[in-house]
Amino acid sequence: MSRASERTREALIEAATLVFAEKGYEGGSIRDITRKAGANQAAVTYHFGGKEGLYREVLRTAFKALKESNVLDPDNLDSLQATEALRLFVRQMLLPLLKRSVLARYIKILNWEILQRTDMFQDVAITENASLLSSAERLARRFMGERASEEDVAVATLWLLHQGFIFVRDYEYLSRPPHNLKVDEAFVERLADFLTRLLASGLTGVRP
Amino acid sequence: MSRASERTREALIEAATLVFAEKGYEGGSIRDITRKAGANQAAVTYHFGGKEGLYREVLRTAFKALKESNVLDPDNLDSLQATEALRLFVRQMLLPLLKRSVLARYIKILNWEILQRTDMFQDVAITENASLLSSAERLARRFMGERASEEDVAVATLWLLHQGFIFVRDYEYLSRPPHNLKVDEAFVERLADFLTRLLASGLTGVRP
DNA sequence: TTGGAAATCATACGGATGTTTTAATTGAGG
DNA sequence: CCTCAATTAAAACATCCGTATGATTTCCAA
Repeated sequence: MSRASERTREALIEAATLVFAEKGYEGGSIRDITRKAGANQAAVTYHFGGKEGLYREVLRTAFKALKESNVLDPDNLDSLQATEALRLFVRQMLLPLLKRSVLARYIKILNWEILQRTDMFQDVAITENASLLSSAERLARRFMGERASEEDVAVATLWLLHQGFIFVRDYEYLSRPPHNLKVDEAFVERLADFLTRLLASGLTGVRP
Repeated sequence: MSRASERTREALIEAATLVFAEKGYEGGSIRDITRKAGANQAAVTYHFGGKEGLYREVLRTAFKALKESNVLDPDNLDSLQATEALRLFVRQMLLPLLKRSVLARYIKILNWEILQRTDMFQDVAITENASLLSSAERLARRFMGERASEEDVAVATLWLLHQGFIFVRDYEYLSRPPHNLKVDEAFVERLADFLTRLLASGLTGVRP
């Protein structure tokens, strides 16, 4: 594989990350991606076997990056005080609100997967051992205590996973009338705080 | 308008309700709908002026039915004790988990609108005076008290709206390994209970 | 019974999508 | 320098979509 070939390969992945983050898997088109990457349509089939293969590669990259970012690493979260870990988790999920981070795009893709799960996601999530889920589950367990039933933990985990995504998806709704919220760093900080207290109180409060 | 004509019109609306509930507005195709309704493709344009018109009619029907069922009626919720109102709200939003009810399909469509808001939804929501949002906002306010800031209320309202939808969307995820939850009436009842306590505790707990 | 509007029908249209084909170009090893 | 496989390129292909068209049938009032 030559240098130039490697370059188009990476350009495709980068462009695809952008497009898939913005429009989701189904909504993102090959034509759009290849135009952004300055590559030919056929290059996708050639390098990745098709749209699915390209997306799979994007997912792989995303999981790897999130894992290496350490923020969502379950062991890392375990070492923190429960509420602090929860706050970190929440803040990470709110990152796309501030568009700067590279990770934001990956989390946006994960959010799309919450909307409409693809087959590829299941595969990659298993092979790459997505720590997101296990982080959420461990967090839920810590707040709910040992005596919580498996059903309750499953429900709470699923619940926890969605809490950040809500605001990422609807941040435009918040920033328009009638709410007119200014979505800046200060807001995200306040929101993370708000959510952390809300979630912590919600998770611990459910015990009879 | 003849009797037979009325029948195809209603068959189209019914089929469209089914399809849109399952695949959303964009994902639901005219060909699929007309096949299910036993009607011709052109019938959609003839009776409703196009896909948008058909969807608008489905939304109108949905809002009317939900209103009559008291789920979206804020005044009705106001007349109940706060936690009871919250429980009712939550239970109705979980309806799609039990496939029996007709309302279940309508709520599924509302859930799609949470994911990807259509222009039609805005229009119909206003003209039909559908107050899902205002129901949620009033609920949030009751739990958070008078001293909560507008920002907090806006955030909490948006948050509340999503709580039921999470589980409807990931129904399949819960019922498959590793969780294997049996999603029956008893489960929905437990889930509604769980969520109600969780939300109530979360919403009240945020006050400093 | 019949004329004309209402309703249905099969089918075509224009545009989008992902994929395939076939030819040209590139670039490294002999 | 030449060769040949790897890579890129442009265009065609097959399939979906929502809509439009024009012919045909159905229906009801005159």
